[in-house]
Amino acid sequence: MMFRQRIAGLVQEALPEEAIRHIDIGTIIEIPADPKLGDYAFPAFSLARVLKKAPQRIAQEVADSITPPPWVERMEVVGGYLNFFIEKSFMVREVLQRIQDEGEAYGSSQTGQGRTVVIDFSSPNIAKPVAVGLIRTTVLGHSLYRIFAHQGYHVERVNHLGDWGTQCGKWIVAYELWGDEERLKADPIKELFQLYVRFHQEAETQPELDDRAREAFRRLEQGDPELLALWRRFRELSIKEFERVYARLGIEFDSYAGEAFYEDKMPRVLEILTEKGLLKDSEGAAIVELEDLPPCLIKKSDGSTLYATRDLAAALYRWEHYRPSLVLYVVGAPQQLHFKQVFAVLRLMGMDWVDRYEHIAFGTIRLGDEAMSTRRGNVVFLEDLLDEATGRARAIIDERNPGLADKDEVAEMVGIGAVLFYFLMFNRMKDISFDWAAALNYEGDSGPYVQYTYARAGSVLRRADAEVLPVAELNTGALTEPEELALVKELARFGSVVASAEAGREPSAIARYLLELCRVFNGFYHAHRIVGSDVMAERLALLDATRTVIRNGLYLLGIRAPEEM
RNA sequence: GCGCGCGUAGCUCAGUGGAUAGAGCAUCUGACUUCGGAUCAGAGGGCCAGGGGUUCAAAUCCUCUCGCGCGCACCA
Repeated sequence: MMFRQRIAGLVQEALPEEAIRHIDIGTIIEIPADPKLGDYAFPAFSLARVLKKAPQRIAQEVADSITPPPWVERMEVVGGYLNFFIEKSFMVREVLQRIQDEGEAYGSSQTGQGRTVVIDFSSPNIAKPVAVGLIRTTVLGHSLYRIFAHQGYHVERVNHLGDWGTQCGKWIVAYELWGDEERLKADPIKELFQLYVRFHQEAETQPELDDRAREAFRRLEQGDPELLALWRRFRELSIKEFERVYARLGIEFDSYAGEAFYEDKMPRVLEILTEKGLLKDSEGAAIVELEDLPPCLIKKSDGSTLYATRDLAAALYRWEHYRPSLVLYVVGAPQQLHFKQVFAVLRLMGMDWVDRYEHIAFGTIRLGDEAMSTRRGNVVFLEDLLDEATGRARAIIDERNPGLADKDEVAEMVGIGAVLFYFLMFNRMKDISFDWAAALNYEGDSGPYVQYTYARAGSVLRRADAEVLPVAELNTGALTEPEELALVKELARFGSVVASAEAGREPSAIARYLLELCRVFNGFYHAHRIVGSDVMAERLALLDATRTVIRNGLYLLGIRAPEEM
């Protein structure tokens, strides 16, 4: 980012007014795929029409009118490109200096200064076991939290628990019919899960069970004390379970205000809707009609509320309580219509701030051919996956590094890291076929590959048994090998990667970057000796800077970086 | 039927307007008697689903078609 902007500045000054109006110089500067062509390039093609000149001529004229500053080694016009070669020792010094100075803040910007972003993520339904299907919203939301916080935002992490609604009626009915106090005491989560699955199995042949569930929820919503007590108990058991898994993943929340929290805030929503004349009766239910979208159902014909009603109340509350610049709902793609409807209703209500609300959708995790479904019992428990992952990491450690201290701790870091990385490395809209072999792959494109690179670099540092010197004391001009320069350029790019991850709400950009960075570092590592070389001090500084960037990148994904593994 | 999303190497995926389309896995061939082989170097493998269009330039934008997934009223 640092050089890109300076190059943009040079080009901008060299261009006539009319050209500048037509292009965004800041974004047009690119990095050539082949470093032999240059370090940065200005493509002049898009200006050919505006200036009515051939691109090569424009590039040449820009080149002629630029007096290259000392840090530009030379410029070259190739085709319609003006290619810039940065003076190498300057580039190395700038990048290493900046990483040394900024440390864990390297790669951040302050775009979020003074702004609040609310991120609604994870949001499991209570009385349901934590299945692998929950992991995507959980790790995406957590990574987005880290990214936005890194960019200076104040972030509120909200776990919008699914602790209200007809589903609550379902397990109340299931418990009344088949529940067993002893089993519930012995293993609450297992008992709740079995009740849940049994309800859905039996409801397929006895649809009247669904009616009973709706009736039970209606009574719960009206405050039936017995049902409320049962509800509270199930809720607490569930949260205890969730928190154990979150702790393993290193995730925390600022609020557990779930759907039940909005129970007493819905009448106001209904009032506003009525006041504005938006509420219509349809087959006994209350709806809001929308343009270009199916109507939004606000109240069931039995008078009880729905998902959308509670989301409207939540949206209102979040605006009034947090005054956010941005609200992100990290919820699966199947709910796109729901959010479109809720946002459209808010717009009709005159809530212009709804423009700040975004649904961050993501693809489905499928198991074999089917989408995972807790209802059908077709499910992999998240904890089983985490156990499998750490167990496997432990086995590899026992085999390759039996002398390691804290083996269990490191196995947890690596195993969890592998799982987190796997679920963050794909574009969020892609469906993921869950497959044990792929999720537990620790070679090639994987979290452990990145962690391994980090640990090995750390091991070199220990082996060298020398302090990493401040850049001012180094001869940065001594780093001239192509592998060294490629690594420096890769490190320089980190800030723009973080910025694009923020802009696209796409942590995978960071995961992809880390894989590339490690590949470039490993290429350097294998090509050149570090300890004992005559440029050892410079190479150690380069290695240390790489470690900083890997650590920062992993942090933004919510993954820990082990010193040894 | 309507809406949203996806379609790139055998498989899993990057690349979303620029220079010769890239990785990982799998397959094959190799690697320093000194820094960790969870690594690295190399090989083979592509009508970027298909047609039409816009542009100096298209995997990328528009349009149509095909295939797959998801959603479309009292679940969340």
